[in-house]
Amino acid sequence: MLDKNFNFKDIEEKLYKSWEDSGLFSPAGDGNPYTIMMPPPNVTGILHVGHALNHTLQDILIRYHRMKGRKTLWQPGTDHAGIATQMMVERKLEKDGLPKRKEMGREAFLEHAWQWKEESGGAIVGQLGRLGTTPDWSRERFTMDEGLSKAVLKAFVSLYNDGLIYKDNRLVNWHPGLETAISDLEVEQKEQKGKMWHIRYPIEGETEQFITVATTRPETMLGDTAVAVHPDDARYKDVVGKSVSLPITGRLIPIVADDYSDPEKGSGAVKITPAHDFNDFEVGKRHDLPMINIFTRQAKIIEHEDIPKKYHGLDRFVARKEVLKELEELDLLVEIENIKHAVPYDEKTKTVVIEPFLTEQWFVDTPTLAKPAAQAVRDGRTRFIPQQYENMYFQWVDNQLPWCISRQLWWGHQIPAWYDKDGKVYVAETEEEAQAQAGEGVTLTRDDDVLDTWFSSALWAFSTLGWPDKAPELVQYYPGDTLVTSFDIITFWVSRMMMFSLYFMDDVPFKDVYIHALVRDKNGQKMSKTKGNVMDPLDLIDKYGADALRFTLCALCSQGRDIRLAEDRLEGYRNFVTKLWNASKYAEMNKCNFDPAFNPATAKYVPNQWIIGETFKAAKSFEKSIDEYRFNDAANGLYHFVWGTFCDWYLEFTKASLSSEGEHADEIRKTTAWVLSQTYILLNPVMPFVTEHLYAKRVSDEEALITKEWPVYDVALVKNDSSQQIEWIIKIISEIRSVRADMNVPAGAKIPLLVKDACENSRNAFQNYNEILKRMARLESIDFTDAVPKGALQTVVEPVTLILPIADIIDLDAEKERLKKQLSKLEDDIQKVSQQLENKNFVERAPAEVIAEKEEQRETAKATHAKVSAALEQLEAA
RNA sequence: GGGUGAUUAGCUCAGUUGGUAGAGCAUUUCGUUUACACCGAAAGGGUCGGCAGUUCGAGCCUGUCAUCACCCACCA
Repeated sequence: MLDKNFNFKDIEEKLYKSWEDSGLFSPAGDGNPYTIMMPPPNVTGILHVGHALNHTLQDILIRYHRMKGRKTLWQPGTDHAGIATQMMVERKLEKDGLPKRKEMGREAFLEHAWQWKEESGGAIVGQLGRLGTTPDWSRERFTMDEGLSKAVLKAFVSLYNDGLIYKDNRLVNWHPGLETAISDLEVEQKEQKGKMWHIRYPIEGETEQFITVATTRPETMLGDTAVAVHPDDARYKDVVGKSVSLPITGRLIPIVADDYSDPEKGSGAVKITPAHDFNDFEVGKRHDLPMINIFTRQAKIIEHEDIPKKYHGLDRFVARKEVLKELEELDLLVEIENIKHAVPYDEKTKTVVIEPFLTEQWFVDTPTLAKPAAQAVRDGRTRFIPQQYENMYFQWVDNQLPWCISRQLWWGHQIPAWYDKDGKVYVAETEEEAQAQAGEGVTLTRDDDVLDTWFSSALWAFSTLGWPDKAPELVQYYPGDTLVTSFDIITFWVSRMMMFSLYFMDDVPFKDVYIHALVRDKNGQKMSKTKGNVMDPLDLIDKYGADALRFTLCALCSQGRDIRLAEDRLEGYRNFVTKLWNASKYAEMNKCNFDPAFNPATAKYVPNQWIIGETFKAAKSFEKSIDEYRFNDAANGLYHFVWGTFCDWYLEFTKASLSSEGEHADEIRKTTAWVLSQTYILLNPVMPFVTEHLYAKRVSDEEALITKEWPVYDVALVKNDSSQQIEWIIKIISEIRSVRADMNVPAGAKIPLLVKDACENSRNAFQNYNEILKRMARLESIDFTDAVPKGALQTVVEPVTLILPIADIIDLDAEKERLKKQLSKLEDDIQKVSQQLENKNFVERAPAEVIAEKEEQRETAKATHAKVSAALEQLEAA
């Protein structure tokens, strides 16, 4: 016996373990491979709703294709998350009262980091299992494991040898807190209030002549090496070539003419600090200006001979105040303007202001690599779903700047480059090879830096399959089929995987990129810890079950729109799980047991034929929806089939036959069990736990649904005559119910029904479904008639008129009103359609079937109108 | 500044070649007919953001405006 409710808490864990122990998640069979590369969550990560959505969708695709006979590989793993992990380990050291990172040194720190990774890293992997997902955990990888590290070395060396990785001294985005370079993408501009200070610089050799510049970062003036004006700016024609005396430092710097300066902005003159501003850097290069770096790695003022001693060692923001104070004393600060402007912050903590900083770093020549990556999408070899995200992709890959890949961190892949004492670089996969390049006896020192985490992530699509070895998995599973991810990672990851995959594998990494929504809270706010609106998927699973969470996410996942997740949605879909459970319980109580010998094509009873046909339609529509990545349609279609069609209509239709053991009882039992068995299969990709459990209890426990074959139906299961018949009966029942409720007929009252104008078909239908109609419409009797008794309630369902002779219990005036309302609605309809049909243009240009349809509409409406007005007349005469 | 998306019932959202607007939740009324009150039956509720255009016909196509969200770039 099934329990009162589905106890998901007891069942989920047990089931999951049994699946995993049976090795069902690994690729099996000899079908056409289907591959999904799991976006590797950070080892530092904890499960959030975004992961839940991402993994639910991947699991639905994987389970569906696995059942369809594909040899599925869902390749899982985690990412070492350079910055995040290093920060986390540093925090832990502090908490444990251990020496700081720099005090203990690189080797000791890395030991701690690995220990942390082994002990508490990857907790997220265990959490993911709670969702019931089926990646091949036996193939789980880590971006810093041995194989992937080998791939990274190989990739770096090849790119270097091909001239696509190089070292360069240029401005990078510098994180003064972590003391490392970061990439452009890791910088987030934040709009905030600030000040624009206008400063005048005295022109050398002139008395009381100044040139005014403006800046939001006055401390950088200590590193100014020029003032630029526009070459065509008449105001400054005479001063170009002269110098200004840079206040505070007393250095002489030239006034240069450069297009960069915009005469419309400010005074038209702009200070040039090549070492601390990206635009100024370019100006500096054009005019061969010196580049004076004024900051240490912590963004404190450096000890420099041109900078007065009192500034040495000051933090950048303290220095700003001091510089302003001094300028004011010198009477050079002429204006302070309040403005709003964008300030660069690090995208992780959003608290540290990023500083453009002149250093030597490693770069990948992404402008070159991006070209084939863009072309592959233009050629349709990889497509984005929804397609609009291709624009975002193009915008990024078509405007590539070199990618700074070196990080001054310790946790990560150390760059395989060695230097001799003269600084000459040797790049090789091993120290031995580097030594061989350098020659015997040369002392080599390895580059301290590590690679950007995304460098190894960019190799994920093939490094996890054994590259650079010629692994059989590479041949079999590359390229992957679908990448499921969210839009915010297109630039970080998707585009870089495209670039590296095309370069190393000469083929795209995946055919489809499905971009899903962001999950927001019920008010449309991004979930964040500081806002306190985070929904923990584990809590939701505890409360509603994994199936309910999965179904909810799937049902809300329409293309190109964010998801607002509210708990009442989860409640609703938890109820759906219960509904399916109760329907199964009903089947069990009524001995509707699954019969493997039952062939649905042989069903004789029309309601059975109908529900079997509906099952076919539901399955087809689910398949189509999943194939088109329309997850919401897939979920909602099955929801309506199970609840709205099967439970609300079919089970109610057949109840009477079952309890009276009518002539169709046996076939009904088999059909009921068959339809349920099919819903378990169809719903399994979305709701694996409850369906697996019910399948085992009610159908067969010999085979897990995970590896059950997806049903293939014969289209002959759809019998249009049966569908029409049942749909008409449903209409009759609905109409009677509606009229009864409208006229306040007590719900419990059983009333007689008279049917007028019944043709042979409808007469037969009323006879065949007599019991069903009586039960579902609460009727006492059904008879045919030509005469309408006085004061009866009438309603039309073409071609018949339904008569409820209950004058004594209804309000006749209310009934008259109801009929009048109906008539005026019909008149509106007739008029609207007639107008169209009388329009010459319409008749001439509209397709024939549209016209025929309109004509039929009009005829039907007219016929109904005649009958309803006859009913009204009778009522008024009475 | 460049770009993308959104605007449909009280709320959250569907609406796939243009053919008289749908769901879930919420609301109201009725209902314990032994699967299910995490239920059943029924009802109310929308000039599909504004304006203009194309078309026999527009929620859907075109233009424009408004509001909101996001992406990229820049800011002396």
